[in-house]
Amino acid sequence: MTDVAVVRLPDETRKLEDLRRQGIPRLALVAPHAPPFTPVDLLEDWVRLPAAPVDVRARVLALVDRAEEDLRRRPELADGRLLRYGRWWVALGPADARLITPLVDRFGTVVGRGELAKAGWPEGLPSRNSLDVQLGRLRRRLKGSGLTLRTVRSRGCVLAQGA
Amino acid sequence: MTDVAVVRLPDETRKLEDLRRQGIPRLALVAPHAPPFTPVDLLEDWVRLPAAPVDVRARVLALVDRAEEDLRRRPELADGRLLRYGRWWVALGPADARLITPLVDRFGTVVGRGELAKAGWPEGLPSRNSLDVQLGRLRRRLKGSGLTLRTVRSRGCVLAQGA
DNA sequence: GCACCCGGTTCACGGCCACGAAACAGTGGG
DNA sequence: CCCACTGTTTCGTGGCCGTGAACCGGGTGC
Repeated sequence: MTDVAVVRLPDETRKLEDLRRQGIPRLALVAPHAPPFTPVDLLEDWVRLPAAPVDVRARVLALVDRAEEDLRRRPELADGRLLRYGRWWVALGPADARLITPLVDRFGTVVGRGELAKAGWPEGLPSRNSLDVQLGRLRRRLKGSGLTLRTVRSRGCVLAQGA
Repeated sequence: MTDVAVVRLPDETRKLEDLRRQGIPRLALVAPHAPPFTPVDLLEDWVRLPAAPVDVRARVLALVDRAEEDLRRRPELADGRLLRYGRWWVALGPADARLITPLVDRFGTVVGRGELAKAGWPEGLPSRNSLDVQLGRLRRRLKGSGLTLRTVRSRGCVLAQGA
């Protein structure tokens, strides 16, 4: 699970800088008379003390959401067979794995059918629409992952974030 | 200059919804015993009342920064077919893609009908109103993108940011 | 004031073709 | 032996785009 660090300002300024460097999401609890805070990125928020625990909690949860969203920036293919995306993953068969490699490499951009065919069947396509069929199976496997394999008509496919 | 709207919750819930729909940056001032708030997007923040004016001001300024960052965003045509705008995107058909090219190149300024026709159909317009029809379809595709295709009567069209 | 036109918008229809889904069969590994 | 994986075929469908026609508001001439 994603963690959010909580620091007190201005006492723990040094600790805050460390957290920023490490890209860890952080919530600053700002002392009553200290100057207001200016977040430097989207993984940072602040609240003025004294603050109700429920408010602190709400901000922490919001940060967790943003951080998890951030994790879903790119999918990753591990061991050539395990497709990960955030917390979600599937094991792929050999064909699916070969097929998805260029799609992961060029996440969010169009990969032509020719290139897909080459990646999936280096020896040449066995049949006219085996590529389409395999793409369909791949699509089915991505169900519920938060990834979509969309087709760009007469161009190819894009692997992208989305339902 | 960018404006940030300030709403009081839970009293002005309706107003908040309007602002969300319009994409206007907004700060919620949450009443002392109301439940904490959950921002729905990055143009939204909140503070618990009572809050020092200086704290409210700091949050407003932070929102202004984010909004201006947002305004600097331009649409982009990737792979000749993928229209991106921020994290939103669509795949366009060949005609739409050709048609939108000059509009993206000259984002925010008027592009004449002649030029649009040339871009969309280099060989000449197939029919009297095919340009208009295609523009209509393009408009439909931009729904929900944060982009608008406005017509400037007897001048041409502008692709601009806006609902 | 009225008719008319012009520029623009929207609709419905139809053809084309790239893709997509289902169903079935063969194959190889555990 | 069973199951996951993959090849093959067939058929359906949905996107894309051209076309004609209706519609609409604003401007212009009479």
